[in-house]
Amino acid sequence: MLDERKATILRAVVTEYIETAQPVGSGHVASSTQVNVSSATVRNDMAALEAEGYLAQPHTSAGRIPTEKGYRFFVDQLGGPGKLGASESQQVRSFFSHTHGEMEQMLADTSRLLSSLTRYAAVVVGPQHEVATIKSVQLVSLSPRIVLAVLVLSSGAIEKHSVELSTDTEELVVNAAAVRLASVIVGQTLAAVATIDPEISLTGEASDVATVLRAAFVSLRGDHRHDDQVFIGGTSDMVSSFDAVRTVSEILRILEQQLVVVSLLEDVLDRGLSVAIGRETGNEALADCSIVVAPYMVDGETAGSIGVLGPTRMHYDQALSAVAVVATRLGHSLSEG
Amino acid sequence: MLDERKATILRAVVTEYIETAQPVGSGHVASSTQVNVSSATVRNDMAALEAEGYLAQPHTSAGRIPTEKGYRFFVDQLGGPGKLGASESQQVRSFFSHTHGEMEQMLADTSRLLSSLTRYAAVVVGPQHEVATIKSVQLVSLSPRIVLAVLVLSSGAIEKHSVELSTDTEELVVNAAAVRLASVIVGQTLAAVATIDPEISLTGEASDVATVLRAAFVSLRGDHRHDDQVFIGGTSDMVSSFDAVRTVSEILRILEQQLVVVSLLEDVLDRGLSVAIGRETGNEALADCSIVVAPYMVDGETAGSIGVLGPTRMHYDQALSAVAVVATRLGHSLSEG
DNA sequence: TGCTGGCACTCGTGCCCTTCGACTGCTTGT
DNA sequence: ACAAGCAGTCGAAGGGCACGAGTGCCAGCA
Repeated sequence: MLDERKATILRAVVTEYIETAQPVGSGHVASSTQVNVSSATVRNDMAALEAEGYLAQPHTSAGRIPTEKGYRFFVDQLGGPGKLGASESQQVRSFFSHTHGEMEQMLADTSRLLSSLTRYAAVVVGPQHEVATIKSVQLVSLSPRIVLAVLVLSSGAIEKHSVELSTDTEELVVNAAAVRLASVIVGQTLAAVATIDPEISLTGEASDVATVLRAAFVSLRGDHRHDDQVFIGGTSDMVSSFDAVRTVSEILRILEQQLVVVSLLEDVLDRGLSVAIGRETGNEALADCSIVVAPYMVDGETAGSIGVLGPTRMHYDQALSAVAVVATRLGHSLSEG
Repeated sequence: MLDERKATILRAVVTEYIETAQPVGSGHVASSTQVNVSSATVRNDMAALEAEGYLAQPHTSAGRIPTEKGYRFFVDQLGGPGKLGASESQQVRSFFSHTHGEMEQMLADTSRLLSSLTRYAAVVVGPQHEVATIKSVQLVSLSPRIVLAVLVLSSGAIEKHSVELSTDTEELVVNAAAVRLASVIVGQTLAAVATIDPEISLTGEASDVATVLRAAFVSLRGDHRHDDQVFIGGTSDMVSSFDAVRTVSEILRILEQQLVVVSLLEDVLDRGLSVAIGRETGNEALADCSIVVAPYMVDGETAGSIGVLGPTRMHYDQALSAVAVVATRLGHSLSEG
């Protein structure tokens, strides 16, 4: 659908604009690429590209800048991620060789790695708790009326719920409740636990133990909708790509609402490595932003996703490579552990 | 040291500048305050104030803006926090009446409350783990060679350490180790645990149990220097107070380094409610920022601190009131639980 | 002595104008 | 189908000018 030469010209405009943030004129394109045609010819093609919606001009006498459609074409024809630069891939290797143990810490560090690789904001979403099974449950008395329920999930994540009791309760009673609770919910998923009717597990228990169990079930059923772990890093780097404080403020507002961020990433999760450009993100406030996302696999299953958020004029090739490499390395690293 | 009238004039300049972000001229001051003197007199005093370092002028024919010393005087003579506006104090009341259980969640929400009250960035630092005693410890096998050590502290906080074993280990062995570990460290503080010599607690244990214990001790001794919980909210609000993206980027960089933020807050922790203006923060990148901090008390002891970070031209009275009120309310709320 | 009114002076800001140059679109020639 | 040239557009940059907000200083008045 697009002339070979037009494609080359469009490519040139996009790369140049990404580099300089300045509208690109026909002269530049003619002189600086492998298109051996005069600027006049380039002009004609650029006019056509504009008519087809790939380019736009800010004002009559200025050069052209890519539209979202232009970026989209550029990204599509890029065809998958390239290779990482030497120093970057060195950085990734060294990161994953030094990395150790604690998953939470590791995900946080990964977001820092990714933002340092790309100079954009990096988002790392941890594994969903919903699918993980409960490995262990424990009730700890913090004060006579407050008990902390601590769940350990098979993913290594921890979930805590504080349970408030209406009467002072002895530790012995709490411990009895803990044993009973464990026998009912260990091995289940969190989602399954939410559907359990507490009453059936209360038969044969002393009334004070039953009271504790009832309260615990209520607490466990409570909100664990947005307890995905989200790690965001490198916002300060990304900010430098924009020139209006207004814009920056809006973007930060989005990033602060972690729910929004998570849903952004998860929308594209089943598509593998993918890019959302400008309004494709589905969020008006991100009109000047693009997102590069990839899921990562742990033990053969999609666990979570990572991504970078930058300006629409981002270095897509670098971002794609970085996200792709880090996603696979992260997955491996989490699998073997 | 400062004339009554000079003080009034200085006050007027500061409030006006905070409001408008524009240099303030003698005319404005003379006409808009309760200083019933002519602009000429004001001019003389302003010249004196400049000579003494309270004011500065950007260029010869412009008005004056406050220096750090000027803000400092302004804040000092403010003498403690005022009362909160009606709608704000309503917001605080409703927040703390609806609040419930989970401390971590509550601290995060508090940072949102504080930023929404002040329109600046809010920082909430959770209680130090170092002083809390260990309420319970549990070892959970995630895989044959990976064990998760889960500590519950008296503060209600949870700490997890993953322990990697060099050989596959049965759950029975892990459980035995857990019992032994609990008998040694429950009731201690984390700091105390770090000083325990593992070997003395190994006597009489089977060698495989001893191996697990040794690994667990190493893991527990490991880094829990920066596991203070820090919650930062409202950066997007604060950003709007600045006009250079450059500045914004630097400030965000600081906020991303949570260690720096924590030390900023803790430096002033023993001083009670206090304010650091510009370079007083001790951080060059925060030259255009001020911080208002207060500790909060739980059960009669200083637990953590909260604060807001805004531009040097912040609304100090509102910020002081908000921080003061939220700190005490937060303390109460955490104490009764 | 302390405040005021007045005056000359400084300079940044906004405005208009021009120039400049980087573009474009179109038309014509090969 | 491409190249070359040309006229036209329009923003950015720069100079000149008037304006006005502000200042410092001085002389006069309570």
